[in-house]
Amino acid sequence: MLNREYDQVCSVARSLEVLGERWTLLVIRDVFNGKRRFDAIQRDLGVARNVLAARLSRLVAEGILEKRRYSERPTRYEYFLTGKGLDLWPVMVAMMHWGDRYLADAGAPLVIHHKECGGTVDERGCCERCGARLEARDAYAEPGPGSDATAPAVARADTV
Amino acid sequence: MLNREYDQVCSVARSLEVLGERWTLLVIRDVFNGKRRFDAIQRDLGVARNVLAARLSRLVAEGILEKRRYSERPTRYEYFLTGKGLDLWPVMVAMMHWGDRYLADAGAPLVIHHKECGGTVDERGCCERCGARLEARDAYAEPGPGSDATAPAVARADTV
DNA sequence: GGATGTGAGTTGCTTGGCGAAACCGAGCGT
DNA sequence: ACGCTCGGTTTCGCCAAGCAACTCACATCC
Repeated sequence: MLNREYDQVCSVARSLEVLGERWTLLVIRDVFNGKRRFDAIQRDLGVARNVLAARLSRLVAEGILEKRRYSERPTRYEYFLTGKGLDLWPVMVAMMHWGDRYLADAGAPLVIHHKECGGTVDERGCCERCGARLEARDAYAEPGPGSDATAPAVARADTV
Repeated sequence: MLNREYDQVCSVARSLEVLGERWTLLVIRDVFNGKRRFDAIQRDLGVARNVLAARLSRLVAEGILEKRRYSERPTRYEYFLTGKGLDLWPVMVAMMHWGDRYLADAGAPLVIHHKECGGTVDERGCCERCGARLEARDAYAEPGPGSDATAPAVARADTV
């Protein structure tokens, strides 16, 4: 039989069963950044449409994303993060900072700020100005020094 | 042409170019847990040997792992985390905690402790007893309530 | 009213990454 | 001399992912 799952008694392995497929974490990142619609995500990532459809429905089935209708006729949907999805924020922040540090020669493409005081957020998800321990809802992202000048600004609407 | 890279101006995407292939993060987790040799990792993960060889050499090329000879004749190697690799600790901790919370019905398979005070480590990599902000070197792992009873204990030697 | 556009997918063909298992070579134990 | 271990490489076949085209339901432009 083929060994498709990791099949390990380990929370990293179990997380990767859900999050580890190609594109999955980037889809979640896009939703964190306010991209909620199929076409917006597809254009942003350049992922094949069938693969995006598969990832989205898997994430909905896993309770990480939630589909909400925003238009009755024609029927159109948006994807939102659930509580389970929002709790991936520390994972995203940690990966982002690692990439900023080791792979972003031109500086961080995106900088995360604390909504309340405007301070930047460190790799542990804490505010560097006021020291508060933040959650996804307490923060917003802005283009940083390493951002692509031609890139559209990050959608700023709340992730929830 | 095939779209093999994510090709995005984003630190999460760039990190995933390096870390996002199947097995890569689990190889790193194993090295964090003191498994440093080809056969030990291969047995633990059940990954195909050719794939493991490819992942290890990629990680060495990226400067995340470092190959050290531990036997002259026959020539044998061990893999260690570099500073760049050790800095992935917050990522591993965050993923582990998310998996513990949402995917570990029987409790956490592994619990991370602060070496100095023995307190447990939270999802931000901070000590829950003394509040210290920890690095990979300050912590060790132990089997938790959800561990497989038959599992061998985690190798305790330092990761560096 | 015909052409064009958009949102949200599905279908079908193709390709290359991954899995399985065999093989290899240097040295070690007996 | 024979097998065993460690650290891989080789070979081969399958399936997940890529690409492009198609669908369906509406909306808008001319």
